[in-house]
Amino acid sequence: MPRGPATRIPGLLDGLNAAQLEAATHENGPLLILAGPGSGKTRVITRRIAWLCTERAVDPWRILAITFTNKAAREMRERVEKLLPAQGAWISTFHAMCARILRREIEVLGGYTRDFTIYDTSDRNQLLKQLLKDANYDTTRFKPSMVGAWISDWKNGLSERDPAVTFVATEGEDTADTGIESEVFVRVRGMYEAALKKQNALDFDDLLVKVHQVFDEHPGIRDAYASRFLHVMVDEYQDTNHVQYRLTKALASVHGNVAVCGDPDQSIYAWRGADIRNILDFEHDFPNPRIVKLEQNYRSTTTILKAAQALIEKNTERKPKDLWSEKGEGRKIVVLQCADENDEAREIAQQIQGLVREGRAHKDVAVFYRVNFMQRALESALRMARVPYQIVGGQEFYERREIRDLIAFAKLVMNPSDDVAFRRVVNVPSRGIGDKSLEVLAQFAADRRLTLAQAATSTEALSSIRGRARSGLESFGALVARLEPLKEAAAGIALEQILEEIGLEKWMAEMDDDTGVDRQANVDELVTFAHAYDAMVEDSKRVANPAQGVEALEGGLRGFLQDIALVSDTDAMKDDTDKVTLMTLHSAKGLEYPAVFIAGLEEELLPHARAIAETTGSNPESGIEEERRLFYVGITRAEERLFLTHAQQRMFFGEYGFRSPSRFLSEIPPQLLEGYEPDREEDEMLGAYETKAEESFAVGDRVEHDHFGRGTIDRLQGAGVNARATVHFPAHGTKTLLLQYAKLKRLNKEGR
DNA sequence: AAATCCGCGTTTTTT
DNA sequence: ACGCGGATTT
Repeated sequence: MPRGPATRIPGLLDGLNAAQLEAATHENGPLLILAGPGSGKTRVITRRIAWLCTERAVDPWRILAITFTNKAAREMRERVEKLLPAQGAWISTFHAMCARILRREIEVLGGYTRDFTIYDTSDRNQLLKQLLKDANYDTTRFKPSMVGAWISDWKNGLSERDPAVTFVATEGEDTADTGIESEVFVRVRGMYEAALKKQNALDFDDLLVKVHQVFDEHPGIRDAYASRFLHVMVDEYQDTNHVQYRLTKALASVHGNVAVCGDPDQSIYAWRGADIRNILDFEHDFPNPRIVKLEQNYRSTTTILKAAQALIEKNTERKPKDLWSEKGEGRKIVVLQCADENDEAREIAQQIQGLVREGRAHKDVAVFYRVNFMQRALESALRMARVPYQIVGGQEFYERREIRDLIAFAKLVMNPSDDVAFRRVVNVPSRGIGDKSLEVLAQFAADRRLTLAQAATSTEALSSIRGRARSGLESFGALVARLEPLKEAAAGIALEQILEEIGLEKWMAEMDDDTGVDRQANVDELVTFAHAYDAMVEDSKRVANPAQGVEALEGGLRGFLQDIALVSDTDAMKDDTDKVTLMTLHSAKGLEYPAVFIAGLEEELLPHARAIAETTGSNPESGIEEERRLFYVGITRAEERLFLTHAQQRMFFGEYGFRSPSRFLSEIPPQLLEGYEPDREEDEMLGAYETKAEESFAVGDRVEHDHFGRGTIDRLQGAGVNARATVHFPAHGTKTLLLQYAKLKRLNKEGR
């Protein structure tokens, strides 16, 4: 045995319930853990890893655990490290794992080197836009983001199905020339794939696809990994897509020890290719698995759990499951109706202050929302109320221009063939190189199948460019050449060197526009982060033990670029600071907080309009059902307090629109809501959240309003909960009112 | 080539 | 409301 006798960990399995114990100590063969929210599955996985290592003498480095996000990976690693002194388990996301494998293996595919660049979604769209332009396609008709989404769909389905026709038919505006459109898509896809290869670049989906390809074409390599990993575990299995399923299968192909964990009710990524059949068909894909259901919830009060349960039972496409909890009833759920998004944000800030007064810490509170733009109003209200907060996701930091520029320089150092990076920074800071001369260069490059960087060093190409542009290109070429040795440098040193060479002063001065953004501070932050990264790498080298299979991190500028390409801001979230956390519902998966706010419970927001319109798939309700699961995920993050808010009006695209409460609100049993009084107010409560037949009004009717007095109806719009009337009140002017709330009384001809 | 202005679409959700 | 791309100046 490569490892010494296993050290037993006293109390490792203490406190596990029967089902958890069964899962944690399952030995060989497939294992399916169906885990309800808050049922302690992370606990099971971490204990299981520790149990295998100590009780079954499995070397940690022979364990592979896949999580959905980098943050989840980090947390799991920390929890395992607390249990186990020995290190070396691979705990990462599919993407990070694949990047790591490709760094070592990609050269067998031919044409790629280990210095490959990773293109994120915006790099991808940038490249597509360039290709579409070069091919003279109208980029408003063929939007790069749309083509990109379609290509992504194709890759995630691993070419099993070709979505060409259906995609265009559902997303495109006119279906008349669908055939032509899909032809263009296919053609652009070919150009895109060729460009990626030429540029030694992979997009996010390629990370998975190329590993699959390596495994497929080189069974020896596949077997090497599959033999190495004695146990493979995949968390959030309900959100895996087809490529990920295939990779799981390949990695488990030698030992067959695959443990997956998930909850079909929390599947919220169908839109990016997640295939819920992976978990539903697990028994078929990996025959005779042990199946363990974790149904005891340790997180939420029964009030919260009942609400979640009642809601999710409205979904038709699900397997029934019985969640229960020994926690008490706790407080009722609070529903707050607000005037608009600012009122909503203020209300949330106020409620948080109330919770803090009751003795809760800020970090015990989270606010969730459906779409990122809702973050703005919340942020400003919290700032005004002096409530400390942090925001998860939104990619904010890495989206900043100065950060992207600096990273583009670094990518160019690592991979001079990266044309997207080249275009981005060739004129940063300005060297007099404009579109015209760039086009000349690009044309030259295209004619001879060169990358832009190669063309830029050709005297022949330069001779066709005159004046300032020429000297600019020359000096840029010289700059890139000077930076070349940094390829093998530590990340922090490399970035500092780059900044020095490009002329930080001039660069900053040029970017210094009105906005007063502290770009210098952002750049400093990235450099500081790079130094911290280098330190971490040094640490990992110290504990590395190649003889036992414990590898050090890749490190250097190369490793740094790889890591930041896959890391989002979500991962930078600290939970040791006492701040309220703001995030989208999607980011909330896997987390828990004593108090949770979910904002924007309105039709067309949650469920989102796009999901309502969705008619693809066999089930016309499937879009709605995914939204319902998303809300379910949100609710089940809450331990004790749950607040749901909705606004009557909300700013959209710079205009206020009337909003009706989400249908999901009416799916929560009213007796779980605060303010519910069965005797007197039942009608009113129901009235607020259910679509009822509207009292009929007509244009010209005389009406009376509690506040505005008497008036005349000018206009009627909308129906059901969205019905509204534009009324002219002599005393207050013209108002548009939601009939559902306005309680308008119709007056007869005598004015009574 | 760079600066300024206008019009348009934009908002799901993330690795 | 805002950022981007395209058009129009300087």
